[in-house]
Amino acid sequence: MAAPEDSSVDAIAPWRAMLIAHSRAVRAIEAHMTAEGVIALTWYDVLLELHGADGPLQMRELGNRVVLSRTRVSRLVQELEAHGLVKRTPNSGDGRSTLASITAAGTEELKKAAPVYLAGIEQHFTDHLTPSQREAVTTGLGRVADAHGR
Amino acid sequence: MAAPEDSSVDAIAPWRAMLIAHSRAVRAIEAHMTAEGVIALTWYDVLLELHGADGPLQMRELGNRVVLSRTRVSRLVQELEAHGLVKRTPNSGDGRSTLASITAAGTEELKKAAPVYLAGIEQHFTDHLTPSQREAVTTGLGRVADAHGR
DNA sequence: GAAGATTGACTTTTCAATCTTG
DNA sequence: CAAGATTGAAAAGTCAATCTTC
Repeated sequence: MAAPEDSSVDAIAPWRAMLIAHSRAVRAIEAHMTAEGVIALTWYDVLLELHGADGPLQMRELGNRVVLSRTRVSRLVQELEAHGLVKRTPNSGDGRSTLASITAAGTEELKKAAPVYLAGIEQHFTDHLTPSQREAVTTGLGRVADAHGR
Repeated sequence: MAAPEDSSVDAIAPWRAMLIAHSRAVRAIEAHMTAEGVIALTWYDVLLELHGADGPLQMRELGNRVVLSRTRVSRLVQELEAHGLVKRTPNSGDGRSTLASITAAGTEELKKAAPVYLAGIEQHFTDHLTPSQREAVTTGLGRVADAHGR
């Protein structure tokens, strides 16, 4: 427990807060989504990126946008394709890469899940923050994220 | 789906920022610790709680303090015990429960890891936040964590 | 030979059943 | 039968090859 009241506590406090808040909020939101019978969080994230992109996305690029490793994306997209929510097509410009795009069924599922996901985020996360805290979290943690480039 | 620039974006922005910052910072800190040859993050967290507690801790209580499930704690403590860093003893007061406490070797490892961990947090996380952002993250995300009781 | 992607073997984590004591 | 803890089976995720194309 880091010797009480020394300066390092100040560096640890925001970190611990994030660790715990993240873990609990993610759990709560996932449970919420499962209970409402919509797709899981990981699926949602992938579909959201594919939907937001203006066209098919290379696997590598998709991996960069979502918080997942390249291998994981590969597996996830396979799974999503098996469920008909995503389509994979060879890249005519570069034979090495694969392009992924969302299908109509995928968009359907995404639309069904979106309000549940949004409500979950608000209820389990954002609602507990004051407007100035939202701002600070967004810009501060945004800076942390950017610092790790990618 | 969250058409750009509507009010729901404000709810999502801090959430996305946390998701990405968390993922990248955890990865960076773990890599840092591995590179320096000290124990892993999960081990560290468990040892830290046991060290901070004023006496042996019930598995259930330990699970509550660390961000891990009860099953996970069970496995982790077994592993730590096998490495001699933690000791498990039956609870004389309640035959159902097990008590865990840190050993001298565990304290040793904890002390070796602490400066590396602290440096990692500062370098990969806290240093990117302004003082007021640290404060906002700590209290804001602290409120999120508390809201999910446990 | 390097980049993009996938696969197989492995580790980590969870879920549901189980065992034991209250 | 409820609470605490553990275990076995399964799922999720990662790492090191591998394959193909540039």
